[in-house]
Amino acid sequence: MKIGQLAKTVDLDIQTLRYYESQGLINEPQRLENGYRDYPQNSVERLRFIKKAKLVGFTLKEIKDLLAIQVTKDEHTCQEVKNFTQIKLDEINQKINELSEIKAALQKIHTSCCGGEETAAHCSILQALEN
Amino acid sequence: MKIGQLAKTVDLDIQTLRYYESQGLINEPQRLENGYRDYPQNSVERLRFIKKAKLVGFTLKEIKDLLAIQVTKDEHTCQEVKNFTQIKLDEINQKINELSEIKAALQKIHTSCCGGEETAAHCSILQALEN
DNA sequence: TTAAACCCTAAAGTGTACTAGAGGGTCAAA
DNA sequence: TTTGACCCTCTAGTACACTTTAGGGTTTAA
Ligand SMILES: [Zn+2]
Ligand SMILES: [Zn+2]
Ligand SMILES: [Zn+2]
Ligand SMILES: [Zn+2]
Repeated sequence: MKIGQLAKTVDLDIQTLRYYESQGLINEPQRLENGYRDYPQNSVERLRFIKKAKLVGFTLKEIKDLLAIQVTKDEHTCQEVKNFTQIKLDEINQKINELSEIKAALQKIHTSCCGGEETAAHCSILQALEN
Repeated sequence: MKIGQLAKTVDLDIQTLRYYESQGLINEPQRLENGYRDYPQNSVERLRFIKKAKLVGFTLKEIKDLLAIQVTKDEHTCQEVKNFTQIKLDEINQKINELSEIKAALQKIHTSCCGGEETAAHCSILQALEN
């Protein structure tokens, strides 16, 4: 399968596929006589794995590690795999908490501003940021 | 006040201060005879404003705009100011929602994994990512 | 006097995940 | 035969907010 076909199948850019190859996320495919990449069928599954993992918040580097486990499942344990998702969950929770704090702080000063059309000389938002 | 003193006072890197200057977030300070930057006292407040605004989720560009309003308060309205924070609040809410969705998806596959020490050949996390 | 601590500029590097551009070769159909 | 669609490599650009490096000059205390 040539790169254009693969790109269409998995709905990714041709450049993205070459980029993933350069980052070691997919193996270098064999080449046709003219130098074109010739992907095996399982490239489709591998790329779908990558897309799913991205969707649930993994970075490309993390996905690379995850793929290393996936292709040698027998040499790894559920524990190892679950560690990945646990760490990711912790990170996501932390980000949500940080954003929630920011939101609360912003909400507070937002609510106290009158929003009127007079000059902002007395604006409570600016005052809050000044202190 | 020289840059090192200011950096210590507001707890920012010297380079960061010069970077903020290059981005127009703080005015170019006067120079001493030897060429060293000599900051006025109000730089401290200005930088604290910037730090607070960053904490509340504004980008440097947005802070620049906000500062433009702040120094010419009389020419702007509360409405304008409140618009800024409203937009920011919307963005933060959207980010939280996105993260919550990712969290839910990840949580789901995470919970279904046994986490045991046997081989990951049957791991439901990997299976979820494969399909 | 000399060493540490401080200051300067300008340019390049960092991380993330691509995206775009230059410049060129290959293939199928009209 | 020529047009258009496809493929190749290599390099650079994108956004953001710094951080680092190189190569200097200045001040202060021992
Ligand atoms: Zn008002
Ligand atoms: Zn107001
Ligand atoms: Zn298991
Ligand atoms: Zn498992």
